Amino acid sequence: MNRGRVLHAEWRVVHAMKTELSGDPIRIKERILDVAERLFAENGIKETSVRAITAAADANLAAVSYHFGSKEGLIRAVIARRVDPLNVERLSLLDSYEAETGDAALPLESILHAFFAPSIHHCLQHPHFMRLAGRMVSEPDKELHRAFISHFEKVFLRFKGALARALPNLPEKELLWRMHFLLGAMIHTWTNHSDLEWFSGGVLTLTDELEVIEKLITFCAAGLRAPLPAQPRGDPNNTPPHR
Amino acid sequence: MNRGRVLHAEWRVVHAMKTELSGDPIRIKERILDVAERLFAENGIKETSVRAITAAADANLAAVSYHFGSKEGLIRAVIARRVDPLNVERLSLLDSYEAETGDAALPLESILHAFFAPSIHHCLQHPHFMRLAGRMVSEPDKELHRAFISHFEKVFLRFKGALARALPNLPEKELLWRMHFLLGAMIHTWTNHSDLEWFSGGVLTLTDELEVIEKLITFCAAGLRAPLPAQPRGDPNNTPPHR
DNA sequence: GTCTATAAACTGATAGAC
DNA sequence: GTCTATCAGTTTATAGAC
Repeated sequence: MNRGRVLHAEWRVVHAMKTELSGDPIRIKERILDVAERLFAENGIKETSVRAITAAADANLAAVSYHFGSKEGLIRAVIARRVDPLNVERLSLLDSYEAETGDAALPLESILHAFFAPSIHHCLQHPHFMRLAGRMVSEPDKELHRAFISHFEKVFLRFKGALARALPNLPEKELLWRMHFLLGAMIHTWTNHSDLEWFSGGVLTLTDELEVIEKLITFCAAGLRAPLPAQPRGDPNNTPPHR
Repeated sequence: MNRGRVLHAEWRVVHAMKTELSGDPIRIKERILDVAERLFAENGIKETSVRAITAAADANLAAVSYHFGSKEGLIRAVIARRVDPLNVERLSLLDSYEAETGDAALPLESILHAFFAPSIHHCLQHPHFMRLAGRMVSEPDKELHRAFISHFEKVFLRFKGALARALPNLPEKELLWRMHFLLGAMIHTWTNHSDLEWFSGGVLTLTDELEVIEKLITFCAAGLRAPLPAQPRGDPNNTPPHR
């Protein structure tokens, strides 16, 4: 009748012993996450099969279903593992800069440093993940895309506020466009280490984290501070084309 | 013996008549390209099956193999169809601006206009393609990625030269970094119409092409003109971290 | 928690009739 | 140039033994 249950109880003892003995019992979940992160980044999400992941992680095919429910569950876990700590870093950097400055508006460069530095740091520490993250920004699967960018909503609003205070004369619409461009510059840096070297004939590399952060801050601070275009007579909401 | 051949000859006559009569005989190739462009952009390349394309294009499954050799052949055809005309536009715009100016160095804004305007114009005319193009920049398949960016090599070098003449005091390495960021801002605009509206709470839309071009030029021109960071004593190749 | 075996569906490509 | 039929290989997910 309930012979299966008895057998299962027996097996649990055996399994506990095996777990005790083998070197990497619980780490299998982490191993799968590591391998999935790398393969998703190198070959794409859709083009990476669960089979390839479990094989490379020295796990069984069924392990993904067991630990993450499905392939999509694994994808979400891969992202959540790194993206939240990264945003916590950003916010706490901004917090500490604001604490230093007191009531005065924060210099643009400090805000940008708090925003850029953690992700550029991650580009060297977890290059696979940042490539994947960059690709998630233009991910065609709407559910997955939404799930990804929803992690950034709070950070975006916080930094938008800080930038608005540092640039009191910049209209909101103008600020939003400039933040859009700034995000593009940053995200492109996440993904495109390879083109960087190819286009530049080997002049540029993403090896010196502090250098990249400084270049990015210089470029974007200047872009944010760009003078407003002269308003055309008549329609203050419209801007004239170039020449 | 060669009865098949005779039958084939007979069929050719029938087919020619059918082709004459039906409204869209040769256009099937174009229809497949149109549908593939849209589906690749909306759902991704790997996630779009040849079956889905031919069904939506009202063509037979075998049509892709016949006209493009393989799915990869179709992908390359989708890209080549639009990317080359776009780059021709860029170069001829730059040509015409240089002809106007004569020997004097071109204003930064004119160079950027020649570079940005055609692709932003395409964002409204062929939004599907530009989304796809933006995703090709971080395409994981190396062959496909190379095939894509190779279309831009000539354009890149031409504009790099123009920018170097307009910014004679900017070291090459600095110029290359700034071009990298500028590319990021542009490409992010290709792909992310949706996030734009989401993040901005509906304030930003990609409906006024001239507005976007102007914003992009203003931001990037200021970034390119940013003063060089003070050189640290000792190592002139290294730059100090922020604060 | 791990494994094998297998289901059920889908993929790109092609041979051969018309 | 178009079509049907089919091959051979994938894919994710799961049932059931251990």
